Amino acid sequence: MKREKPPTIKEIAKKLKISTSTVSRALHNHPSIGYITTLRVHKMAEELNYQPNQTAISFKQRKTYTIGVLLPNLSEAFFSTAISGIEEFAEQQKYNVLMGQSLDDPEREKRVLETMKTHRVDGMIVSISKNTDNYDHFDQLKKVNIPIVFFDRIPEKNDIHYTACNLELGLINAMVMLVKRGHTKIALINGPEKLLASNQRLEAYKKGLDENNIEVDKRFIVSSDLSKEGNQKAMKKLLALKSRPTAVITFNDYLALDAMAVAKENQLVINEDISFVSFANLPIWAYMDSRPLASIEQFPFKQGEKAAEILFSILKESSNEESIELSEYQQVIFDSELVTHG
Amino acid sequence: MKREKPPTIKEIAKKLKISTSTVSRALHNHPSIGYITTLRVHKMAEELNYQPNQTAISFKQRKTYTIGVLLPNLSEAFFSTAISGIEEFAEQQKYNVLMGQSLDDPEREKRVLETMKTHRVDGMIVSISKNTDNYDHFDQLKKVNIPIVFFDRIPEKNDIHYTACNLELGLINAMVMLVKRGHTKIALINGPEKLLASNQRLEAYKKGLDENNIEVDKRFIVSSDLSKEGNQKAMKKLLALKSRPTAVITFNDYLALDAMAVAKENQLVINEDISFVSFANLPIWAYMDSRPLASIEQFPFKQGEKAAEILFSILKESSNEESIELSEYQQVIFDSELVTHG
DNA sequence: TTGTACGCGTTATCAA
DNA sequence: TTGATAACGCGTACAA
Repeated sequence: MKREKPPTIKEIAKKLKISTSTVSRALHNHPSIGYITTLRVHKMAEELNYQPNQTAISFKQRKTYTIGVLLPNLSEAFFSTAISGIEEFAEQQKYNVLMGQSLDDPEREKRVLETMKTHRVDGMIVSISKNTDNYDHFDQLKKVNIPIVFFDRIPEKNDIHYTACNLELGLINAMVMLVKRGHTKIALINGPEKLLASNQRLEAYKKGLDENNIEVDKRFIVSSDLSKEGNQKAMKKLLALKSRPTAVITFNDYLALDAMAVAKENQLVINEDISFVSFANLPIWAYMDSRPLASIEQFPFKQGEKAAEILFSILKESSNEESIELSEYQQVIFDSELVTHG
Repeated sequence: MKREKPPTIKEIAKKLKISTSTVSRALHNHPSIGYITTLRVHKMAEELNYQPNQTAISFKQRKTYTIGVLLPNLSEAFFSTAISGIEEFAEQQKYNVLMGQSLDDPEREKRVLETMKTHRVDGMIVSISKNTDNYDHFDQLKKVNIPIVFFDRIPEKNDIHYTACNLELGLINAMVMLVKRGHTKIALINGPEKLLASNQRLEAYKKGLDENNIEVDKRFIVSSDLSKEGNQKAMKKLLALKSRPTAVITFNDYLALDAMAVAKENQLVINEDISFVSFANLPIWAYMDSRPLASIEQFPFKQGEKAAEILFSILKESSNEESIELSEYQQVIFDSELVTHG
C-alpha cells in the first residue's frame, strides 16, 4: 500500500484543463472567476477530497494560524482551566493551539519557547516558570515579531502585554471577614520569596492588616517552597508559636490542604480552633468536609480567555499593516473575589 | 518600525559569497563540506541569529514534527494529567503538541480534527467524545496517512491502535475487599448506557459479583448522565430501596462526591453506614475527610505516555519507508489497580 | 569540496 | 474572465 499524496490544486487544474491560478481563485470564490468555472472547480475539489495544504500556505503567507501556549504545568487545575479557556477562544478564531509546559524548569521553558519560535507560531501566551529570572528568551521572540501575552505569572516589566489578577481586593475582603469573626491573630503562609506572586500576597496581607488596624507580627509570616514537606514545615512553625494564630491565609489551595492536615494532626478543629483562607486553585471545595472558610478566586478561565482575546487583537491589528506598533501595551487586571465555602 | 524578515540561508550565502547549498550542508555538518567553510557558516549563522524556517521545512519534507492531541475536556483532571504525560514524551522527541478539545460535542470534534488534518500533523492521539458514534472522520485521517492512537475512550473497532485501561482487575479486587468486610449488597452507579466505559464497568461488576457468588440484583444497578443532578438522583434511587445497598461503586470520582453528599444528607456515615469505591479521576482524596474506601486507578499519565510512545514508534517506522503497514495494530491495555484510602 | 538547478503547493502579479 | 510565471526557504540530485 503506497502512501498516496493528497490532491493539490495542480491536479484539479489538470483534470479540468485550466490553470492552477484559476483553481486557486475559484476555490476562494474570487469575483473575477466565472460562475460556471467556479462551480466546476468546487465540484472537482469535492470529488477528489481536496484540502488545502496548510503547510504550504503557512510557508507562503508567513502565517501559521497557530498560537503557542506555554504554562508551568498542564496537570495543575489552575492552568488546565486556563488552557481550556484559551482553546475555546482560539477555536472560534480558527486558530490552533500549540502547547508546552515548562515544569517550572527555566531550561525547559527556553527549549519549548525555542521550538515554538522555529515553528513560527503567530503569537504566544505564557505563564512563566517560578524559577525564571531572566527574560532574554522572551525578548528574542519580540525581535522576530511574535507577540507575547503573559498570563498570571508575569515578568516584572512594563513593556509587556498581560492579564493578571489583583489579589488585594479578595484578600482584604477576606481579612475583613476574619476580623468580623473576631480574629486578630492572622498568619500568612506564603510561597517562595523570590516569586512575584508571593510579594503581591505579602503586600496585600500587610495592607489588609493595616486597614484593620492590626500590627504586623513577623512571626506570623512564614513561607514555603510549595513542596508538601515545605508546606507542613511552615504550618508546624506557626503552631509552635507560643501565641498561635487563629486564622491562616495560605498561598494557594494545595498549601491549605497540607496546612489543614497538620492542624488536624494537632487535634485542632478546622474553622473552630483555627480558620483558613486560601488563594483558589482547586474547583472542588464544595465537596470537602474540611475546607477553608473562604477562597480568593482568581478566575483562570476568564484570565485565559482574556489573554487569548488580547493576543488576537494584536494579531489582527498587525495584519492591518498600516498601524504597526501603534497601540500601547494591553494590561488587564482582574479583581480577585472572595468566595465563601458555607 | 518595520517588520524585518528573519535571516535565511540565502543571506548567509550572500554574505559569505558561497552558494546556498553549501550553507545548507554546512549547517547540517555534512561531511563533504570543508572544515573551514563549515566553521565560517556556523559563525555567520550565529551572528545573524539564523534559525531554520520550520514552515519551509515542514512544507518541503511533508513532515511537521507536530502531533495533534484531541481530548474531550482539557480542564478535567484525568485528561490534563494525560496530556502532561503526552507533552513530556513529545518534548523528548523534539515534537510539538497541537491541542484541541471536543467538549464532548461530536461536531466540534470533527471541526478540530479537520483543522489538525489540514495543518498536516504527523499523527494524532484521540480520546473520543462521549457522544460520538460515527467514526468516519477518523477513517479520513487514515486515508491521508495520519496515524491515530486512541486513548482511554476508544471506538469499538479492531483495526486501531490504542491504549486503554482494563477496569476488571481493579474492580474485582475492590469487590473482594468489600466482601471481606462483610458487604453483600453492592450497588453500581454507572454512567450513560451508550458509553463503552459504562458497558465495561457493568460487565466487570457482574463478573465481580459472580466470582464472589453474589446474585445480580437489578435494583442495585442504576445509571446517571454524569450531571450533578443525575448523580444525586441515581443515589437517591438507591437509598429509596427497601433493602439498601451497604456499598456503592461509582462510575467515577465526581459521581462518588455527589453520591457521598447525598448519603450525608441522609444522615449516613460514610464508610460506616455505607461504603464507596470509585473509578479514579481525582488526585486529592488523601486530603479529604469523606472519601471512598478505595479508588480504582486508571493511570492517565502512564496511559498518555504510552499512547505517545506508540504513536512515535509508528511515526518512526513509517519513515523507514521499507516496512510500511507491516506491523499490526498496537493495543496496550493497562490493568487498573485498587488504591485504598486508609 | 562546492555550485547549479529544481521542486514542494500556494498565492500574487502581470499579461492576455 | 483566464493563464503564465515568479516567489516563499529549504534540501538535494546532479554536475563541475
